[in-house]
Amino acid sequence: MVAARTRTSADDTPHRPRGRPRKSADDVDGGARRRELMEHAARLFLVKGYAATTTRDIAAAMGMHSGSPFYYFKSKSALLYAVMREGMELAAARQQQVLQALAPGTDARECLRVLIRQHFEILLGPHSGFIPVMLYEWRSLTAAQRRGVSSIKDAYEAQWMPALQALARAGLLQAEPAVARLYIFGALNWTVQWFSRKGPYSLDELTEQALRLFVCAP
Amino acid sequence: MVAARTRTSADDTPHRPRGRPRKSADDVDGGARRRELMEHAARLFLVKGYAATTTRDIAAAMGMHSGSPFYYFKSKSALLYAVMREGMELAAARQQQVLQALAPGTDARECLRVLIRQHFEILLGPHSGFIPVMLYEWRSLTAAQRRGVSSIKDAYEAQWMPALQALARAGLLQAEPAVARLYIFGALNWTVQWFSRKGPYSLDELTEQALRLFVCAP
DNA sequence: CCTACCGATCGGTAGG
DNA sequence: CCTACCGATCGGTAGG
Repeated sequence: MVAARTRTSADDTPHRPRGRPRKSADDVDGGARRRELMEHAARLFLVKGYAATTTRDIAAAMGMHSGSPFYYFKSKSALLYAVMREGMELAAARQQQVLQALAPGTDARECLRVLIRQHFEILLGPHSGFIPVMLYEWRSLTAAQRRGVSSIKDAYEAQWMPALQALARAGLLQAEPAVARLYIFGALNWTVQWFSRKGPYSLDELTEQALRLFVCAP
Repeated sequence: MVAARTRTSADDTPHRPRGRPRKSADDVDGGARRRELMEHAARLFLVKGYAATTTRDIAAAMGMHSGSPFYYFKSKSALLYAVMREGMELAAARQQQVLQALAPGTDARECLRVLIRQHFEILLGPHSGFIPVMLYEWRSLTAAQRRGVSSIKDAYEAQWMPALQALARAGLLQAEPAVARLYIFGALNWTVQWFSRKGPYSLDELTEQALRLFVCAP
């Protein structure tokens, strides 16, 4: 049994707001409840894996009953997709912002530093969670869902290439930029497996170490 | 229905060998059937994930009936553990071999090359499969199982440190060896996500590119 | 969102 | 290894 939730209205009107009925649950409450559901789901997907997480686990984490998540998402699969899709959209938007905030003519090494630091924020920062799920649950998506996330993901990754190519031309990056990009993303993405906020390194320090590993001293 | 398996003996003796009964199924057939089961399971675990793979999927891949895998492994979880454990034992043994085969006084860069090349063989080579499962299904193990695999895994990873420390002393590795090791394993392990034997790079070429990315030109 | 429920599936087992 | 089976669980839904 689940503890009864406090009624927000003291009278005996029904729970649903009056007026014309909503077409979907997307924007009830500005979508805040929906997002809360995604955050709990993402945390569980990361710890236990998507397939091993039940919709009942998610409902319980929300203090809901077992059928209620389906009021917000039409299926468990749609919930996973929403987590990845919105996670990737946010990551791409943030990356766009930091790149545009760079002074014109910023050198490639500094540009890569900013990209790495921002990537760590997305992966390991206080409001992270969606992208790590994407990295480790890719196989749980249907083919159509993968296409939907790939388009954003490809654009995100492509934005790293100019900096890598410039470093290669300057002789500061010894590997081919295309392969270097794959290795670098691997190294950074893997931090999800071992990074701890209680560990010896801050995200700034990790950024510095990564830069030293991949790019020759100028 | 499942196609009947060809009888290996032409007479009408029972399938089970005569003589004293076995305590376990481990060494019937020299364990060949058991290993076959592990290989099919590993392939399915990698494609679909452990939790999404049913013991019926595995049985079907073997041409067995649904209850039969439990003749060889007492549970689905024990099967996963066997895959990871034996995979890690094999990897550690192979790594030990190639290190011992090195001529005394081999320089650190060459030593790292050999370690990377061997790691690729384990991850991506023709007889691979067990270690990739370990990398992506760690969370599906119980705490006790994790300890059992960790002991071998830690020894495997520790063998990379002397080469990294020597490179750092020589000024060819700019990052701290402990962090460099984590990044390098991340970069290499991530290849499981994108490497294809039909792609443009051979394992030798990938080894060379990795070395150039991590280690400064001598 | 809750209530009450269903059909399907899953890991595992007893006995041979 | 197969046969025949069970208890538990799971994603999802109709109706309010």
